[in-house]
Amino acid sequence: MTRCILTLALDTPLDTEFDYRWTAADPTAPLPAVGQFALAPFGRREVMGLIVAVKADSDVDDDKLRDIIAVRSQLAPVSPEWIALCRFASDYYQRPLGEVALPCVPKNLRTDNTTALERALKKLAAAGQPDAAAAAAVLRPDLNPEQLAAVEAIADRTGFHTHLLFGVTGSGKTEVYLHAAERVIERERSHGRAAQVLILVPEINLTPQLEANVRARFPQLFVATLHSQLAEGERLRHWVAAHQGRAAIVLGTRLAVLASMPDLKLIVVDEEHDPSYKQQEGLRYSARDLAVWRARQLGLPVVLGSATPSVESWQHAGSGRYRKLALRQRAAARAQLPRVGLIDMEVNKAPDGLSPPLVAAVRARLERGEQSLLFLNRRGYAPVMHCDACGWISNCRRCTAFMVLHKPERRLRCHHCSLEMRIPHSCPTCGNVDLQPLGRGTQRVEEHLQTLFPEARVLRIDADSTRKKGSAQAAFDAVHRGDVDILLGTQMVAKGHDFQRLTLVGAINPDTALFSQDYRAGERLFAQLMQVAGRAGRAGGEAAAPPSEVLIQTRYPQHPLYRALLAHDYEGFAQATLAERRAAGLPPFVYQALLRAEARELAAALDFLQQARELLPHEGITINDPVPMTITRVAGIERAQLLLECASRARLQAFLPPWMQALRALKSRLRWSLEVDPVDI
DNA sequence: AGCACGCCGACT
DNA sequence: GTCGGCGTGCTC
Repeated sequence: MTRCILTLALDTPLDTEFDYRWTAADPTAPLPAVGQFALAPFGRREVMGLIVAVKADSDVDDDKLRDIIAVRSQLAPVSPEWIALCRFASDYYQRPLGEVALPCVPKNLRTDNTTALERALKKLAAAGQPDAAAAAAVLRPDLNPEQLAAVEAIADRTGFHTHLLFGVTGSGKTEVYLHAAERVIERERSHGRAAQVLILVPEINLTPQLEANVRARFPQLFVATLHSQLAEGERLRHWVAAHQGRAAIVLGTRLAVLASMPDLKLIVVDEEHDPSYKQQEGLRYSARDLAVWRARQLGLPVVLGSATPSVESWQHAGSGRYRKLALRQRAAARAQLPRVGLIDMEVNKAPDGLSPPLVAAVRARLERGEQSLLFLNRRGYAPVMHCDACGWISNCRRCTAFMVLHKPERRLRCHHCSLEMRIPHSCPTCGNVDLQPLGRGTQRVEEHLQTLFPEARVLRIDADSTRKKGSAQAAFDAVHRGDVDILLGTQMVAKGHDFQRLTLVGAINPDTALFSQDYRAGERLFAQLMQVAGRAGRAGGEAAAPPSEVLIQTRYPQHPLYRALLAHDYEGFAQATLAERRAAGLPPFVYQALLRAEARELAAALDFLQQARELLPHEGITINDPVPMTITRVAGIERAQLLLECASRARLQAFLPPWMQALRALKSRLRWSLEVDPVDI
């Protein structure tokens, strides 16, 4: 047969698949196969689609059918399992299949121009088959008994198991991943089979050390990296290497969970609690949850590693659904836990945000030639400007938010809609020329530190100071070289980097997260403080050196979160958090979905949600009142949401498809979207 | 989502 | 007279 119909899944929000006519250029050409990619005309554009069916004829009228432009026959089809994974994500998150399957495929594959693809293919073929045996020649650190037990539990058994690898910073989780990967690869090899390992990390540019470790450990293997910042050519080459099974290791961010890997044998999710595993726009998937699903589908082990696991994972470990592998010993002898201290801000008045004990601790580091890291999760100079005379505050005119003062740039900036203006020289309502900055951001603390320690080299790292590409890396390099005495930053400084000369970590104002509307804020704060504390604690070098110090400024020194932190007691914190969640009927004891609506008028959004609420019977599912979002207006658009809760995931999942269909049938002109397992409510 | 077509206001 | 505002409608 030289002609047939191909059904394509396309990257559009339309919930349909599209049929096309295919005719062979020459009669000996093989028929296209399900799992191959094909270029097709779509409206006025040409788009790449995934072939999900090959059939003799179509239900669509013949005059509507158009011709396929080209099939990417250079590439083997993706596996049926890969399509099934995408289909699962499509069903679970209520988005069309094409929106799942296509975005993770490199753009160069998605145009009519095949030169980039052919170049990639040639380059890979020239590299030849990598030599797995050579990996064994590389020296590696010995494992302690706990690590060894973990490696054996992960690698020496077949079938699907989810392992929660629980170990504080410095307990050697990375060694466990690498040894497990090595064992799995060698075991498969000894049976004459190929093996691939997928390692997911939260943000690849913030964890260069793990990438360096992996490459150093497997110098003879193709280590493919997949993340959004990769240049197009590299991205294509690495995607193809994974797809062909040439890349034995694929290291990537959340999008890599959808890499095509025909010989996948082990999945690792590092820092599994990290919020960046959750995609926050478009298809709002959780890469961690998909990793577990993929492992189960393929009957593989999956390792979720963290010093502060998500309470969802902790709950599963407690119930026996996940196997808990604890690393309680510090793997490196010099790695001591830092001493955590609280600074009571009721007693220690600090008009400039830095209390006398914290200032003294920084000064002591300066005198000893050691480094300090100060953590403040608020960028800018001050979160708001205020007029003492009339009470005016710097509200954004497009958002329900303040304009933040950015002093070096001499501007007010809204962090939600990026509206900017020059700092007004006088109050817009009463003309008072003495406008006051209220509160403190990193820029203001930086200024204050420079006054306090004029001789010290202070470096600020936040989204503003690292706008330029590569500037974040340059900043971290400066800290590693010892060119910085005091490092000041937002959560950007919390991840990945271990600074050898760093012996003090100070949290300037963590209390704001304690009473947040978001019930996960506490969990995030705990993880963040543990993580930022982990940046120190490895310094000193000699075992005799005094432990590093973590100082937390708080007005609530008795708060259970801080008490748990003092005792390095994640388990106690997780237990208490789970008890609260159970009592309050929150995840993981209930499953949620969130319908959001946006409109010019808030009433329109609320009306739509109210309609949605009454659309279908929903026995066993609680649909709450529609409510405006915390930041109701962003860029002039009013936003509201409707929360669905259900004790049964299956029941909620069964309700969503007919509900979505009914919602679409409303043909409402406003924008709306559904999020399954929402993270911030 | 794109990207058209389509019908009413201020400008080279 | 046209450029362009975004309402509505379609994409095999």
